[in-house]
Amino acid sequence: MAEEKLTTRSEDFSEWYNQIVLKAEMADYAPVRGCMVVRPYGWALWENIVSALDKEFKATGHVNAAFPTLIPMSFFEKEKEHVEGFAPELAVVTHGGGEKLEEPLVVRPTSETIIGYMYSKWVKSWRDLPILIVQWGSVLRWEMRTKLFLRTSEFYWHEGHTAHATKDEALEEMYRILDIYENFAVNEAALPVIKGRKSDTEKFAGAQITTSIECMMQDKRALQSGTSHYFGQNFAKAFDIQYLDTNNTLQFCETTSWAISSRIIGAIIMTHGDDQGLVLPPRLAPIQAVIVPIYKNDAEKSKVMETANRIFAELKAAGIRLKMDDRDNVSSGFKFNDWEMRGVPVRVEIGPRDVEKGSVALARRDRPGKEGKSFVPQTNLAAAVSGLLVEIQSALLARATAFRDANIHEPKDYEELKQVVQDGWAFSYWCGSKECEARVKEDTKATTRNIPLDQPKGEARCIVCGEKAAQKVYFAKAY
RNA sequence: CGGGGUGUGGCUCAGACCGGUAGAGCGCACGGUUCGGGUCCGUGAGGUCGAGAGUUCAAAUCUCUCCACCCCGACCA
Repeated sequence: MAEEKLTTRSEDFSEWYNQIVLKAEMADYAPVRGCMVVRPYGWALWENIVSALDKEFKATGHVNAAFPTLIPMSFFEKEKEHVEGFAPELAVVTHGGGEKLEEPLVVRPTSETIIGYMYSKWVKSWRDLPILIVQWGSVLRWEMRTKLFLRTSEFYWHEGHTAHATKDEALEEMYRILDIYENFAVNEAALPVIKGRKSDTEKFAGAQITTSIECMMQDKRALQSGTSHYFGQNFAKAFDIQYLDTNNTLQFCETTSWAISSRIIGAIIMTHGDDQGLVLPPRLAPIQAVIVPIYKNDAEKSKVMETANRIFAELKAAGIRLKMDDRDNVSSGFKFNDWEMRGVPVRVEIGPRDVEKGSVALARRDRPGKEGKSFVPQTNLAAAVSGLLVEIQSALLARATAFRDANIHEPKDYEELKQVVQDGWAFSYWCGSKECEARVKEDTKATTRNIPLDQPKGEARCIVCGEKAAQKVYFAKAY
């Protein structure tokens, strides 16, 4: 149950976040270092995320499958960059059944290797391609500093792994998925995101191209909210994924992989939450509306509950995800705060006065307090609530977009860049060199987030070194 | 792995300098009261004081060793 006041965002953003996660009962600390327990309310949100994405993947020809959690250590050693990238964070199983294993097994930090191994068995002919498989599950990475949802040792995700005959098809797949991610983020989670390509230093271990969607949190730090990678033939060569083309010539496949993790829940919290607690986008909220009946004696209770139950049935029939809060051991004021902490988009208050007047009070979560409360007639309430849910969904996106845009700067020189990334993002021309990128990181702790796919025409000078630059990049401090 | 900190009912902590009957608030259970923005009262359950060793008639408290967790830095979805 939610307790007293929340630490405010301005007091301590990080503490505010921790408290929301715990008080809204999204997750809790597990007895294992760096691990979390996703509680039912948090998992219900995750399930809504899963089903929205799953629907899109299936609509684009993907199928789900499951691969083992344990991967032979030797598999990791087959792709040089991959093993170098992941070696420091592997958990390794050395014993089984009381005996030392002949070969240690790695608890998967990601599944490119074992899936690559299987693909090499399955792919023989151009007719076997493409393979478009998605695995939903969890992975384990031995993280040094963890934070609920944002970075835990074990986390939940899907990982898509595809194999194609040609480079063009693989690239097309990578971008198709990035579009799905963008659509999901914007339309379901109300997260304004920027699609772009990662710099060489920021890309995935073993990838030729890594793309991402990046989102600005309310503390103005960036959060990578989804990634899609093109591997070229790197993994195909490491795992011998080959097919015979129509000319009977042996060819290596082109592969991709992509993921959105439970981290996206952290993005939703840090983008939409306020000082009252969580604010959930209606399309993903496990509970879209809560009914709070108000009464002070049994006579009032029976009258109010009769109306409340009738309204509950109407809203339920309209397909609204709904909760009746009929607890009578807590006051209604407590309930208001409690549901605000949990981020329920719409609250329907029904008291004796409403029963008399044939009205209800509707409170919208994106505008807490009196401002967001209105009295509306009971007739056609389902339509009113549905309409309000749509309105809240778009209001959240609009607010987050305005906030982001207000905090993206285009500094005129390097001095100004160093300033703006302390409390915002910089969008600047960059020559593409590792040296300039490293210098920015050294001087400011900000890194390149991504090079947006939509680039302005023309070229200019690199903000750091002044050499010719053909592309603009976002610099920001990131999670 | 470096630097800092903390371990006492479910949670937040007091008690420790100066050794002597384990405490408070919140939460929880029960009864009543209240309910249009975090009600109030009463009763009650609940603790090997992180672990081990030592000093002492006596240790939550003093000494030593160990362990765990948190915060700050280097890696990451």
